[in-house]
Parts: sequence; C-alpha cells; structure tokens
Amino acid sequence: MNENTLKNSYTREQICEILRLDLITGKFSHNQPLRESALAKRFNVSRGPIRDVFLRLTQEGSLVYEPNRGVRVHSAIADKEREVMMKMRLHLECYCIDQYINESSSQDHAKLKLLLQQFKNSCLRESLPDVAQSDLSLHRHWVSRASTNLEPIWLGLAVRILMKYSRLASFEESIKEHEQIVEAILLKNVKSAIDALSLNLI
Amino acid sequence: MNENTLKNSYTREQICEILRLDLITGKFSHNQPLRESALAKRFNVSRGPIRDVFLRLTQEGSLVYEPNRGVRVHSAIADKEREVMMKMRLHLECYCIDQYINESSSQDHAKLKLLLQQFKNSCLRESLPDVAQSDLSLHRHWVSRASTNLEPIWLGLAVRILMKYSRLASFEESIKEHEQIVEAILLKNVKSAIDALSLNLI
DNA sequence: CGATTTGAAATTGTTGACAATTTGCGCTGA
DNA sequence: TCAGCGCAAATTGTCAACAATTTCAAATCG
Repeated sequence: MNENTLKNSYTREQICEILRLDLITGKFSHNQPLRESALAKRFNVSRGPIRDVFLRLTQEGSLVYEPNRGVRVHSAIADKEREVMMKMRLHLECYCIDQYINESSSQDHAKLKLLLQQFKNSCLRESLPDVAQSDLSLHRHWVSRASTNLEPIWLGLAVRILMKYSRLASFEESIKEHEQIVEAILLKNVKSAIDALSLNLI
Repeated sequence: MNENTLKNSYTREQICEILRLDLITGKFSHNQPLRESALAKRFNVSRGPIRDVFLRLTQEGSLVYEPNRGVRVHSAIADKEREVMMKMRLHLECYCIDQYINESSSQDHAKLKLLLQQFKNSCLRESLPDVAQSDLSLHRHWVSRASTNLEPIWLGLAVRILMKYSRLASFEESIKEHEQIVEAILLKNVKSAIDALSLNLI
C-alpha cells in the first residue's frame, strides 16, 4: 500500500472506507483494540478525524466502543443473528431492485455493467479484499439509487454479514449469481431479478 | 428544562439521548440546520463532543450530514420506505421476542412490568415526548436483551420510523397493544406475543 | 436595474496541548 | 511465593486556537 506518499493526507471518507475494508477482509484479528494515535500516524492526520471514523465504524458494527477504553474489532456474530440480518437485507434489497428497475437510466445501466465487470475481475484475480470491495460496490449501486434513506441501514447489515464469513463460497458461483441478477435488471424483469438475488443472499 | 444547572456538563451519551428525543418528537423542524457552537453552549461542552453526537445521530438517521456544511434535521421518509423499514423491524423484533422469552430471568420480567407501567403513565399524561421515550425504552428492553448486535440496527429503524409519524394513533389503543405483548411474554407464549407485536408494528 | 464580484462574518475542519482514566509493572510485606 | 499497593506509562476525553470553507450582503460594473 502506498499510503505514505509524503504529505498526502486522507479525507475522513477515504480513511473510513479503507478501514472498513480492512475490517471486513479480516486484516485485523477479532477483539483486537485499535489505537487512535497509531492510525493517526498511518494516515497523516491528527486524532480528531480518526475518532470520527471510529465512531462511524462503531455505529456500522465493525467496531465496538467502550468508554475510556477505545474501540476494538467486533467479534463474529452468531449464526442465528446472521440469518435474521440476511432476511432483513434480502427484503431491503428486493425493494431496491424493484425501484431501481423502474427508475434507472441508461447511464445507470452502463455503471451497472462496469461494476459487474470489476466484480468479475476481482473474482478471477482471487483477491479477497477486491472481491469484498466490488461486491459491496455492486450491491450498493442499486441500493443507493433506490433510496438514500435505506442505504446506511443496508451498509450496517452488509458489513456485519460480511465480517461473519469473509470467505465467500466460490468465486465462479459468485460470478454466475451476480451475472444473473444484473442480466435480469437490464431486461427490467423484476421477478427473475429478485429470484436471482434471493439465491445470492442466503 | 434544567439543563443549565451551573457547571453540570453532560456526557456524550446523555446529550445524544436528549437530542434524539428532541428530534423524534419534532422539536426541530425538518431540514433545519443544527449548529455545533449553539449546542456546545447549551450543554456546556466544547464542540468536540457535539460533533461526536452529530455523527452518531447522522448514522442513526435523524440527521443528515453534508461536508463543510454541517448537519440538518432529516426530512420525513416516503411511505413505501417506511413500509420496508416496518417489515424489517417486525422481523427483527419477532426474533428478539422469541429469544427473550426463552432466556429472560424474573429480574427481566420485573423490569418489563416497570417499563410497561411507565409507558401507560406517559400515555395517560398524553405527553408525546414521554410516550415516544417510554415506547422506545420498552421495545429496546427485549431487543437489547436478545442481541447487542441487532440493537443498533433496530435503533436506526425505530428512530426513522418514529420521525415519520411522531403522532401515534391513539393512546388507549397503544396501551392495549403493549399490554397484550407484555402479557404474552410473561406467559412465555411466543406465538401470541408475535401476533400482538405484528398488530403493534404496522 | 440586474448580474457579478468581493470581502467580511459565520461555520465547519483540524490540530496540538492538557486533563482524566486505564493499564501494566515493579515493589513491598506477610 | 504472591496478593496488594502505588506509581509511571499509555491511552482516551476535552478543549481552545487556528485553518479552510461556505454564506450572504454590499459594492461594482455592464
């Protein structure tokens, strides 16, 4: 990583995304404490912005905060909780897919195809961080287009779910699943899009 | 309000809860900007803790943040989005009720009865802030006992939903609904508890 | 008069310093 | 030996000052 390219300091948004990805892909171990000063140094900023990021990732669920003791990496959730979250996420995304199909422009479709291609590339490269990243980006695309109100709720669910199994089933299978979802969306076929999504989110 | 009792400054947690309640009960108007310095003065702290609270309430959904422009009160969500959130919340709380019934102690039951009584009192007093507060506290009780992982997700949903209709249907009806839920829980009757909850969360 | 520019006031963003709290280690003494 | 005490280091919490950005109204120009 070339994070220390001299004076180039990061925005809070960038730091947040980098850390979130590190957390999702298991770059830190469970329950490991994260120190404000260490990350402030890493990103060339003071502790203030780092605290902001910690607070945000805590709310999203990848970190746990204890007063006067800082934050630590969240431990994995229970299987039953994961099931509940999955069902909530599925319900949310089904609504978003429906909205997206009815409202998306050709520009959106171009973006959609691009995101799918990036996802496929990540899978073929077999790079877990990239796969997690592009998987999130792809799903996020239709969610954010459908509803900015639902997006943060979706993100919280997706992050917690991903932290449970950072290893995805199989890259080939995952590619096929996402191709089917995107194809159905482009054909504006709500039912088969939702069917394909239901198979993906189990 | 006796917030300015001389030097008594508030913890971030307290400030967060006070502001959240103000927002839920419509004490501010929609899209109204909230100023860091004004609230810092109100709570006798510097802008740092206020920023923390803003960030948190933004993530929960009652505030909207725009870079370099601060936060403003969130506008009401669309009916369709509210429906989706309601369904997600119902699914989440059903799971929690089930867990709660199987795991709760007699101490929990005492607490439950107390919270129900407080809710009834608030309804009889017809004080909207108190009703909103005690409604949240009651539901939060079984959610937090069932799963600390699901609690923040639940809170985000509950806050957004409450902001949509801060006026509840009817106080008498609301009392009866909650009495039925609590009664079923105390009898450890999962099915009728979930039925009663389903009627409450529509 | 209306559109644009300018600049001061208001507001948010960032930082380093200091206060409060927690943590960990070495010391003491039975 | 080891449980308890106490102090120093590490860490988080808070603050006020300053930098960067936005806002808004007055001044300027066509």
